[in-house]
Amino acid sequence: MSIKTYEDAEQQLRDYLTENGLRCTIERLAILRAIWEHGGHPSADIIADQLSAGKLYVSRATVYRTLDLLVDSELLCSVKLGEGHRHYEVNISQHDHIICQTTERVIEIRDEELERKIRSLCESRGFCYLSHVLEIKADCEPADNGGKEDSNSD
Amino acid sequence: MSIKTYEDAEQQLRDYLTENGLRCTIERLAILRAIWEHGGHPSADIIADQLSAGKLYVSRATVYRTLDLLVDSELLCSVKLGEGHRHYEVNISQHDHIICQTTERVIEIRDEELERKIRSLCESRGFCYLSHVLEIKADCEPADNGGKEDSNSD
DNA sequence: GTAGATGCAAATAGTTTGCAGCAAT
DNA sequence: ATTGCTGCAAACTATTTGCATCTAC
Repeated sequence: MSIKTYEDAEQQLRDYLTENGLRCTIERLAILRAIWEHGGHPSADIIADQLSAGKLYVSRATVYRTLDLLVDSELLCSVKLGEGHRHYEVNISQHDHIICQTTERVIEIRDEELERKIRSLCESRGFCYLSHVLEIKADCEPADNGGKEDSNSD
Repeated sequence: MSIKTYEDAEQQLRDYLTENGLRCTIERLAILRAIWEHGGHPSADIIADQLSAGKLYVSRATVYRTLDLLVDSELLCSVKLGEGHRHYEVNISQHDHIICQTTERVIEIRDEELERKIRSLCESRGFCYLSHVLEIKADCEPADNGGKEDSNSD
């Protein structure tokens, strides 16, 4: 379940496909690879463009169908960054996002204590925790931080 | 800035309109009221239907334009619940959501400690905190909780 | 060979926009 | 009277779907 490399991801996809009687097509592998190589939080549109720009044309319909499949197989999760359209990211482990409202830069954060707090809030209200999405809207501190650091352009 | 009653909200809207040379129309008031009375997290569509079902027909175009205006005036904020379309809620104060994946019921939570934790995570990374959106996906515990409680149907 | 996958194009859903007429100030 | 606001219809963007063709197994 812990995916570290692209090969792990591809194997997990192959397993999922086999278990479900689905086929391993070049389009599916190419889409998985494109997202993996993007590294950020691409949208369906960006993935389609990236593929077409490269070697393999894949229709938008297939991109969308494959993204759903990759989410179902838990290789990806969909994140809601801006309004209007979905973004996807590799489902390595739960993490959250800080989104700079000025530069639109997205940085990822991970914090055990926060995670525990969220789970406990959920469970104290009688729910069984599944997952969460946390987006923090912020600004690069104008005073002492010009806008670089752990950059992760989308 | 602290809105408690519909009257407060209406006054804030009137002030905002005046300050910006905009007009106070029955459509704008009706939309504000509809959202206030809904109490949950309605979508543009639900608001339009609610208004038409009632006394006043308001076109979707106007509903969307007014929702933007109400967000600009900080009377509402938009929340992303499901995929595909926006929802809006009265901007009383920061709070988060637990969304049951089985029943789609949404409950609101508010927790000071969580709030502090999120701010501090943000600031420790050199960002100036603005706001956040936290959605917890969960399930009503099947064992001891059939699916009622602090219900808040959308 | 067969069931599942793809591309295409059309359909849908949500939202935005141009414009002519309407109404708040 | 003026300028902003509304409804309508068309445009747009993101996503989904039906169907004929293609391909992995």
